[in-house]
Amino acid sequence: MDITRRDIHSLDIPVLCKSCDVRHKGMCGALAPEELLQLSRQTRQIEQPAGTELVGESTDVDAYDNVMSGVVKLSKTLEDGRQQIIGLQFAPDLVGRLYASESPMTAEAASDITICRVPKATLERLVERNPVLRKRLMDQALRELDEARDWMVTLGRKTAAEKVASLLLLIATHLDPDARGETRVFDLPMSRLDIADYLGLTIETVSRQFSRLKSDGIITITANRHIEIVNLARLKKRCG
Amino acid sequence: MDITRRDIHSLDIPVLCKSCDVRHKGMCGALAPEELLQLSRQTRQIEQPAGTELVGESTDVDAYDNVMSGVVKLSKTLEDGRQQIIGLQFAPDLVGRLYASESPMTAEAASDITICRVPKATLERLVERNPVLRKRLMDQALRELDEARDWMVTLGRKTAAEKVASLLLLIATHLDPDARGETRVFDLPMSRLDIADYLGLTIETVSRQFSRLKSDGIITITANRHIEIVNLARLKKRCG
DNA sequence: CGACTGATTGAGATTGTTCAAGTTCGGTGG
DNA sequence: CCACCGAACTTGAACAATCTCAATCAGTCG
Repeated sequence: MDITRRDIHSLDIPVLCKSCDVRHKGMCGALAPEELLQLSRQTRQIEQPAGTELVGESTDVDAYDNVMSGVVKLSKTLEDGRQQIIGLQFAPDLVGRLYASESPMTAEAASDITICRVPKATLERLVERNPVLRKRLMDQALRELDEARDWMVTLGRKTAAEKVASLLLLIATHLDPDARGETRVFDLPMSRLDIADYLGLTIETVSRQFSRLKSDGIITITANRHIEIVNLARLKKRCG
Repeated sequence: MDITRRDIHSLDIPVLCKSCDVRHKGMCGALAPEELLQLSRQTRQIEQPAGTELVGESTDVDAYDNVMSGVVKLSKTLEDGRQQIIGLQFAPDLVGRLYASESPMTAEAASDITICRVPKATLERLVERNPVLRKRLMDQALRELDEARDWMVTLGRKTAAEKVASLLLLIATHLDPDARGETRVFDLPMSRLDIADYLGLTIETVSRQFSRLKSDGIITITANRHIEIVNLARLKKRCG
């Protein structure tokens, strides 16, 4: 939650000047010009390196973060340290459990990210007044619920091989907010440990499954993180 | 989705006359008297036996069901038949994915249930107009999301023993909508197969874990379904 | 060039599954 | 009231998937 030198630099970027797709599909697209202007005064666009914790589990929340680029991971930890990643958030999602004063989970930058931080009270006031924004947040909550439930099937019923294939497909379909379909070449936005924690597996099992996908000619891996999906159809078949 | 003779009988029960806790905490508690009266004309209270399918996966939805008593299970199935239960709904939850024309999952009575069926359009019109109801449904969605994410930790990171203990605790805390804390004696509202499908295990493993909890003196089981939690503290410790 | 971190690979231990009997429960009919 | 039946549940033994532990490899940073 510390502000680094990079953040101060990023404050120079005017919040209103960009009109990329991320803004339109996200929260900001739901706001009237005067609301946007007002919001821009209370808002800071911040760049954070991978690994930065945005909120801790059972910690007080006083702001929401709109993801502008990069991937945020949401996780929970058992007393003995076992960890489970319970969701990934891509641009233009809003990070933070609405209305909760205490965060039920940890939110952490999985990759380098750019976020737009909004004070909790500001956003909640805005939600009261703006029905379009309210509907958009309701839709995000329902979409996240759908995704969580889909992932429960993956966690509970799929084999290690199917889990890894499912994750690659998930990332391919979510990574680029402007892309229509799947991206076939991308950098994994997370470490092997993160992947294992997302899939309910160990690093070793994940690694073995990657090796198998590689030797079966379905993907290529270079520099650990760089993935090319060579045969998308076969990858989909392996998702169970 | 068929209406049985029992349902016709149940129509005699006036929808408005009961003022139990379920109504206050649920949807109906958010409605003004005239809204309630209007709703009662479009609404039917129905009893359904365990096993009745309320909506099928990828099926058109034209109504929402308010759970009045009993337990509804939500599930998804992989092509090859592997099934995962992705949520349980207790009174006074509303069953049905808001705004979706097609249900992303199957909803089925896990036990005998009483539901109150509301036409899709009627409810959605009501939500537009009534901010209290809207907030209540938003809260239900967020609560379900929290629960789904909690359960992801159970599915991904807990051992079979911890999973079974977690389920018993979940049921003990949710079964009686009027009770404050945990119920210590109850009938399981679902079969061993349902339990296995909820926990991502097989029936045999579930059965073995029940036997262990029994022989360790933490619970007693009579007639397969009737559970008494003898040592709640130890049960909680086994949840991981 | 080492030292370090993250990823891969291998071998053996463990957990949970599969398959195959039994057993109990609840209902039915004599 | 009891015998019988099918469905649901339990138990056991062998097997398979995944984990654990340990060694090795690759890339990065000082």
